[in-house]
Amino acid sequence: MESRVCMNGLCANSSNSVEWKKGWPLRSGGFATLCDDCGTAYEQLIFCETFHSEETGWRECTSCKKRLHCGCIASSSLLELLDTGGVHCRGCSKSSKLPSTPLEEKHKACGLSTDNGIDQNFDKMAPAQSDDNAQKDGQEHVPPSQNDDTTPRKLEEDFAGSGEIGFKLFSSFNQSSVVPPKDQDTLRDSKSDGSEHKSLVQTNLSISLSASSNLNTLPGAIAEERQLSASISSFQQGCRPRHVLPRLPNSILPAGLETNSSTITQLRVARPPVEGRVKNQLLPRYWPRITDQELQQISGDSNSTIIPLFEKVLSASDAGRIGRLVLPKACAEAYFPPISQPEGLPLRIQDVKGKEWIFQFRFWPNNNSRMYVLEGVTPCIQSMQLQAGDTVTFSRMDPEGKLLMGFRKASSTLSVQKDSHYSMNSGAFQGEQLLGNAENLPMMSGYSGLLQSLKETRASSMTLLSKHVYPGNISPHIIEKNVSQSMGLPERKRRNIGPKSKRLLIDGQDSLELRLSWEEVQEMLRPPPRVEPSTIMVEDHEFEEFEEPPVFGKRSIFIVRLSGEQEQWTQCDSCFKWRKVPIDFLLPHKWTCQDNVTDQMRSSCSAPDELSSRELEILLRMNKDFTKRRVQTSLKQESQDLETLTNAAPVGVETNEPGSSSVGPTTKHPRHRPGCSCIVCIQPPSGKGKHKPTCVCNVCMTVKRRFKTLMMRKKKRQSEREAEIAQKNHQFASAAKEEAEVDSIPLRLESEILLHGQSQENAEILKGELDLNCCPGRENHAAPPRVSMMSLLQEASLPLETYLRQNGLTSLVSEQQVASPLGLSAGIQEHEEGSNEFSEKDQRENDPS
DNA sequence: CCCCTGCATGGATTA
DNA sequence: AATCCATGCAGGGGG
Repeated sequence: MESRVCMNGLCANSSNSVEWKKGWPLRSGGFATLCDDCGTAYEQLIFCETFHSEETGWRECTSCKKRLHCGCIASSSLLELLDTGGVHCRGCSKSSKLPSTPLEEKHKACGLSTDNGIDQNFDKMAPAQSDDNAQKDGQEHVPPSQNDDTTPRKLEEDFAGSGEIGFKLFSSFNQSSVVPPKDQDTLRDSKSDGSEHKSLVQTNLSISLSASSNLNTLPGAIAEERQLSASISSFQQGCRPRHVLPRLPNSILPAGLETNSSTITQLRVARPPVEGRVKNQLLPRYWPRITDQELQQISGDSNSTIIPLFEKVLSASDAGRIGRLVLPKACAEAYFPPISQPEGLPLRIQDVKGKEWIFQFRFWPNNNSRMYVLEGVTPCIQSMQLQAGDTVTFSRMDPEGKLLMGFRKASSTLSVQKDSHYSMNSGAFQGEQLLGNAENLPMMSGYSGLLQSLKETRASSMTLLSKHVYPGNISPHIIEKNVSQSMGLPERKRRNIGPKSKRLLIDGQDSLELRLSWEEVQEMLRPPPRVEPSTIMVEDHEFEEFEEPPVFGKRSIFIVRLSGEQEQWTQCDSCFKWRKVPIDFLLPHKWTCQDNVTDQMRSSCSAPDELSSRELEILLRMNKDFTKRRVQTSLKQESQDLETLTNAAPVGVETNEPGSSSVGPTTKHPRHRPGCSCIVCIQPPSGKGKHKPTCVCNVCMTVKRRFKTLMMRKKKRQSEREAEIAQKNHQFASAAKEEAEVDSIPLRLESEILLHGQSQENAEILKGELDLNCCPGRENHAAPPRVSMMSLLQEASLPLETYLRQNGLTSLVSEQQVASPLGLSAGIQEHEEGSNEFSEKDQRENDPS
């Protein structure tokens, strides 16, 4: 029994001398052990040699001939750790023995150090040895049990590809571009040397491919380990190619991007996990998408190796107050220390600002499986100002083994072409600054934040031993492209925004913009070119069916002049002048003046603008304003729907009237829809049906109180909204007056400026939306007016004058027109006024009091 | 009553 | 069909 100082750094009494109950000398010189003081299991460097044959990266059990692969997480398992230490091969029922190897012998001894070597070390602290060694020793040895934990931790095999991946990594990178000659020499030397060198190279392979071997290895490790680390680091440098991510075939690149690296800046690339063993198991959605440039920047001049591990888009519950971040199982098992008890263990992770956090890494039993979570993340999430929809990224810095946590704001993912601006006090922003905005994509990347924090750390005291180099060229597998540049939606984006995102309860403006961006994207979809649709009939409606996915069209602005003439305006991608195009013209995603075949006068970029700058300014401002209103309206509508339903349930109000959202969430589960038959939704709501109206039980009282509170809130909001509307009226009147003084074009929006919509149908639908949404009095209706969608559409498609006249608002039209010959602002205002009036009128009709 | 913890559920996704 | 995982919720503890 050896006495050493606890070095896990997680122990409050880390300076105490603790007994290494199950000290397991590792090949690296480190030990896996359990701190007697804090009970924390931890390991130091663990490297695998045993199961890496030089050629294939795996070995066969000499007894059962089954492949034993280190560190793989596969479905089948043949190896299990014994509580007593050692390893048991299910295939041959042999057990390994405890190595009693002195440190000098460690290079020859073989702990069952695996890629996932901490598996044993963290959990079991069990000395282990391969079957191979057991075989050599000619004995089976099952050490006496010292561990109460009787749950065998499984190691899996059947992942022969892992090792192969390692070699593929080696062979597929562009050596000349990333490996200095010296390193290549080193590599050659190491390869050409004797077996010891080979084994070390092999070891190094396992290091670089290792996902978790170095986790939380803290500075202050014992001297032996440091020495070994250093020596290994030198090998890491020699084997730098092994760190290099595979360069994917150019065919994956979108057309036009293959070679033009000078014009494209860095694209955010989903990187398959460096660690081969998880590559085939980690879902692409978790692949880290750190850019080469970010990595290089993070690495900087140091010798530090940054290994992107995985990333995850935060769900509502991840970003919520509970403070639990659900970890993808595969990622947790691959990259975080193995845990055998649900309580897990504390994990140190450094955030983008350089601050170290300690999260509880644990799991819950779930459906015969496990659900891994990081607990206590709320402060960290808050400090990074993350919300649902944002992405957290996990990396590891080797050889320190330090876990790094970065982030990427959702807005940087989707609103890539927007004029986004970001919080100046954001660490990510600062990081972005440091990156020199090389991506040309507005980006809020925690990797960028990492850059800064790492630089700071570096400046302090960190010793960085090796440098991570990625190929200079882009190696996209899944490319997150600028939406407007893409002719097809990247698979990953589809996946994230699609069904998965239904669960995202996204709050906040950024996330809302994200959602609306998606809606906008939907509106920009065009039929695939050169593909003839087949027509199918579904319930007497004709649908065009395309065999190819839709493509993106260019954004345009629709306007309607006072004369009733509709116009479509779009911007040249080359000269950025605005051109008028036929109303029914389907714009390709890239459009220039040369494509303006319908207007020969302006089919060249040299042709002057048709609109004056002032007119353009007004047009765009109104356009922007309308977008903003639409966002807000949509948000209000959603919250109103939800609230209406929430309120209606306890008091038994039927909310499913025509005109109200037919797909609104239920009162039970906001994410469930009416008609949902889940066990929760089919239960009667508390207080409804079960209790009498006079019941004063806790449930009923709570419901009543909540109802009362909500009604009070509604009243308050209503009055605030009225005040706001009055203020807006004033502002718009002023603006209209001002614009009337300047030269103007006789444009008028019939009801609104239409964004993205390509057809009159869209216009009508949007009108319908506005009618539905801009109804401030609506929520006060005990029974909202019965309005069908068809009638709304009909209403919306009426000329504004007719519409207003029907609602007794003729004077408004004339006033606004007089005030604003331009008619743009008036158009929007008119509609909103109309909506308000409409609502108020309805309110009067429906609520005489 | 609020908050935390641990588990259960079921939609989404993958095999 | 199996698995993952986002989220709901019951139960317990503390203020």
